[in-house]
Amino acid sequence: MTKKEQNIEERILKAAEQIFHKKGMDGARMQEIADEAEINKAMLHYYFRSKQLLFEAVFIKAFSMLAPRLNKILNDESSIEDKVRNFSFNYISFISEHPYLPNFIIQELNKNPDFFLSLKSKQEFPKLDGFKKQLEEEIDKGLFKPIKAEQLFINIISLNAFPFIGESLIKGIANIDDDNYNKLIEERKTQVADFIIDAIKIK
Amino acid sequence: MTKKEQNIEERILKAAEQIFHKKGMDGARMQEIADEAEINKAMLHYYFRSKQLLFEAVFIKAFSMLAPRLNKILNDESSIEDKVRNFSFNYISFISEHPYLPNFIIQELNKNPDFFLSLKSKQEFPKLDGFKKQLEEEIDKGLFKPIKAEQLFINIISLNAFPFIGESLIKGIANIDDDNYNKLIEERKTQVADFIIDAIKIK
DNA sequence: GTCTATAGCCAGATAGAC
DNA sequence: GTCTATCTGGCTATAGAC
Repeated sequence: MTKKEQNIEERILKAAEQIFHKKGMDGARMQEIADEAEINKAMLHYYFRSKQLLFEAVFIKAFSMLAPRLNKILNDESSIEDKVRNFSFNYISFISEHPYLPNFIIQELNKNPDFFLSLKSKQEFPKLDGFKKQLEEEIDKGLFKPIKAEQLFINIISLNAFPFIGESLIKGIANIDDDNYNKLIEERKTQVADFIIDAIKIK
Repeated sequence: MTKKEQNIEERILKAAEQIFHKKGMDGARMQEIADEAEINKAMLHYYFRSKQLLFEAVFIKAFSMLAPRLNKILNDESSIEDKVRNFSFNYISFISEHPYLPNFIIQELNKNPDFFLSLKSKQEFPKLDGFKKQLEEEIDKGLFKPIKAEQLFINIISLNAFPFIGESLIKGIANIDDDNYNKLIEERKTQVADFIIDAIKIK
């Protein structure tokens, strides 16, 4: 399906995603989004009224692509070990297809924490409570070394998300080209979970 | 020493750091920097010619606050285990005092990877070569499970830097207030290294 | 609904008085 | 060196023709 055949609203949203994800609210230009969608600037305002509203549409869509994913795994019936393995594999696989997403969300959240709070009520929002309780139980059973759920959660997110956010930095310091970076990411789909499990499991 | 007593150039640089670190190149306003430095806008241009040049001064200073730190630890005479412990402790301690630094550097690097390359020649630039060789030796001695130096490096940086970059996100999901977040960060000064060592060490 | 032309604003940069 | 006033360009947004 070519651009011309999609309906305009969809084309705009797709173009806006591409530009906003890469450049953020401040860096994005309405003209650039219009060019990408192959329409003229006036149409953007006709369909979405303002840059702010277009941005919010993009942001909420981005957030709702990640939050339920995280929530589902945090609260399913599997063991902690499986949760770690499933989440890492799924997250890295998914983000490989949308590498700008984590950075986009984090940047805009940092700039506007209030907006974040308003999401908590509306969206399906990830909760740590179940995960925390389950981890404490499995630690009591002697499966894992003692670690706070918050710290483990931070570690999981860090190891999975940072490689996409700090790509330029890592590539520069470790002297890695695009191809090899992609290979490292591919390996991480399983190695991140191995690393975490090795760190906390009692053998 | 009050602002009035410092020389102007220093006052500008300090103010520019504060604004650029928080808001980045795109989000920062020259007027805001002038206000922060308690001078007028024309003076910024008198001392630094343009926003771009002022920004570059701030960026290079920021980068040179982190790079030598990393380089020093990567290439000193200590064991891998000590390197991990020293780096994590030093890095988290230092960044706690400058929490906007990692995000600032990463954002601007991602936006302008070419500029990054030009830094490689000029600045004292961190190299992974020595670390890689040393790690392979210690793995051969049976001290650690096999892991690529690049992957271990990514893990170390991720666990140390991400908590500062994704602060809003983590606070939101894990339901943590400022005070408790700072406590978690304090704990991480030693716990991050424990976590890494437990993950790779052969007992 | 779509497009062109332009209003209106804001931010970086400079001229010129002191 | 310092300051006020102003220029200039770029960007969001809209008016109005079709």
